[in-house]
Amino acid sequence: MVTMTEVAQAAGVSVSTVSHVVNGTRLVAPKTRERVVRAMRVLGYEHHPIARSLAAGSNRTIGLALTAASNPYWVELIQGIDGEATRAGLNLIIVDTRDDARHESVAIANLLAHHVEGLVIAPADGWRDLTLPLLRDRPVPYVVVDRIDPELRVDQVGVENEASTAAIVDHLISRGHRRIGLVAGIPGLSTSAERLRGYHLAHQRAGLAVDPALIVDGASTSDGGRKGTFALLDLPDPPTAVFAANNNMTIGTLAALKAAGIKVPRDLAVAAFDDFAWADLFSPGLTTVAQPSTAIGARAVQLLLRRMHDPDAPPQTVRLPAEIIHRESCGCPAKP
Amino acid sequence: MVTMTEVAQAAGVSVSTVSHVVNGTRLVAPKTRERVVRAMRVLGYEHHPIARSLAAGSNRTIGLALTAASNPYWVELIQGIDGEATRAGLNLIIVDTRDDARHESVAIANLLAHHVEGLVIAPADGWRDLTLPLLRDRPVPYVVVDRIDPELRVDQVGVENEASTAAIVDHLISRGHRRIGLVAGIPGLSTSAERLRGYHLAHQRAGLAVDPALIVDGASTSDGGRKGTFALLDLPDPPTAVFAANNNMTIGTLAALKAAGIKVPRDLAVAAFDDFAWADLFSPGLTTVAQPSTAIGARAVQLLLRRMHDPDAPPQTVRLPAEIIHRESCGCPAKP
DNA sequence: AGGCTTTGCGCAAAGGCTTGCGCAAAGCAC
DNA sequence: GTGCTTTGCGCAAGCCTTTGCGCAAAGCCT
Repeated sequence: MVTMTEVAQAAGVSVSTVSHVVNGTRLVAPKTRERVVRAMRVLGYEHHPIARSLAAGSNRTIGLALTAASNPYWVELIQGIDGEATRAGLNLIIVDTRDDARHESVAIANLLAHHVEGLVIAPADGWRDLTLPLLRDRPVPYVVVDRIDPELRVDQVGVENEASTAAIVDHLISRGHRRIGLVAGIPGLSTSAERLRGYHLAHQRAGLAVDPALIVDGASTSDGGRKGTFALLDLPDPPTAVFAANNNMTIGTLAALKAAGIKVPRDLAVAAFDDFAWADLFSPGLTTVAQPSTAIGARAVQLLLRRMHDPDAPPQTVRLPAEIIHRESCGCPAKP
Repeated sequence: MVTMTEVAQAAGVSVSTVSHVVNGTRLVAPKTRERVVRAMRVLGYEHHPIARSLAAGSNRTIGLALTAASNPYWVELIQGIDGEATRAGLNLIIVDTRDDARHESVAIANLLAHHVEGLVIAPADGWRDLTLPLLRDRPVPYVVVDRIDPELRVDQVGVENEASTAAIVDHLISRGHRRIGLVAGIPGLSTSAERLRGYHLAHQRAGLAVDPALIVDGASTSDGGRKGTFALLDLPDPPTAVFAANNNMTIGTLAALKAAGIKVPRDLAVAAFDDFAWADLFSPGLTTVAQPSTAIGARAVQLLLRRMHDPDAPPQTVRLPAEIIHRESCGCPAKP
């Protein structure tokens, strides 16, 4: 391995000069710099980030903690975060929380042990008791993505769950539906609560009462969605439309409808939160709420950078708008 | 921050003893150890992995280079890799190659600059010219996943593309199909070539000639799959069955069929490489080849560990079997 | 009791880089 | 030509651990 010392010797300067050339930390006379650069090239010098981290007390690394569950949403979020981090010259380390607060807290402890300079977290249910204390104890800045907690005074980025859910339920109501089933996510997640509020809001705006029987727990999973949907179908007075509150539950819902031999949208209208690559190919095409996942990730890093730079800035909660993609499952005619 | 030195002072021992207690590197008398442990707890000592890396000349980190394109296959692969790496006490850094050899080479240079101790790579088309030279120059061990190159004497892990493709084409032939379209992936990828060989192999075994017009380029993307499928439908003598050689192209193929108003499997049978979470819900259910993605990732790390431990071990190519999941799109009757 | 092996620890160098401080040379104004 | 300000660099301490070497104490043998 080629060290700065060797480069310095070859160039006939001191290591500090080499360091300053490498980092642009201070003025170096053009010809001196040239000699150093040449020596680096000739010797094949490569910077040693570990040593730099130790010496500079900084490692330009941020951590990302989320569930690695197979969900396209996370892929795009990671892309957004990675892209923005790279742009800022930050490295990214990803750990899997398995969407479990226990695992989450050890994963994050791990990240902290690696002295990351910032964190992006998609917290699991129960994180306030297990994970949050870890963070509160130290000066490491962090931002929360996806699961926004309005009671927390921290930087957060997510999607407009309530407004977009309300909008899509509005749409179903406007098409004449009066009994709209909701397959809701894990109660402990703020996203679930917000989407539920959106559901209520739309009813309220339309002057409709909400029948609690129409709200079933889908546990945020495909299987939960399937079971919840069956429960809806078994009601004495079943819904004429169903809204599945995330992509996994949507899969379960569709599976249940298929199994029950129900035709969409003839027998039942369907709409869902989270878009799919294949939403188009379904017959009928699925009407969905598409999140700007990549943008959410990018924004999270921007907030993190701001906080790393200015630890005392007021906490900021950013809500990005979702896009409603009208296809045919809601009962609308197909568009060319 | 609490350093070893402080712990050592508090415990009345030297830093070396603290280090040995922390790492279990040598015998420490029980009561001495006890004093040290207590001091660590009292002071809230935390290990400093960066300093350790520098001192030990090792950072227990491996790199993963693949495309972060939104493909569920990668998610599961990453899970497999991460799980196995964690088990081995290794950290994982992921970089995005964008499936482009140019980007790949800079991404990997980046990883190398971080002095990772091993690499897992899902190489992009053209990597032999751009990326491989980077690796050849240095002693860093690496293993290739997914895209196996038989001419390379390196550790590789992938799926049995040829055999499983042949098996599924066999199946289509056995159901009476004589003109089977193939929507093939990027020609530069070995997976594409192998799946193509499997297609040929099945024909050969059945004593059928392959009509080259039935093989279209789907560019491994959804859009390419759509175009390729349209090309097949436009043939004077169109196929009676289509095999799409990866998940993205399958989406394109299904979109094309939907647009053309073709009923599956009545008008055309369909089978595809890569399983989907939603393959079941399609009407008809999609018959697919499911890869053991997680297992592939885990195996890759195992090979890597072996090579890190024994750099001169003979290179090994591992092929994991795929599972064919029979649903109805191939024309088989639905199973309960 | 004297010599020899264990057992347990400390010392100090090493690892590669950053950076505050201070010195020298160059540039400038008068 | 003198004195002052820039500009350019080097010195060396410091970041926190790891680890080879060697010393001392304790235990064993005869």
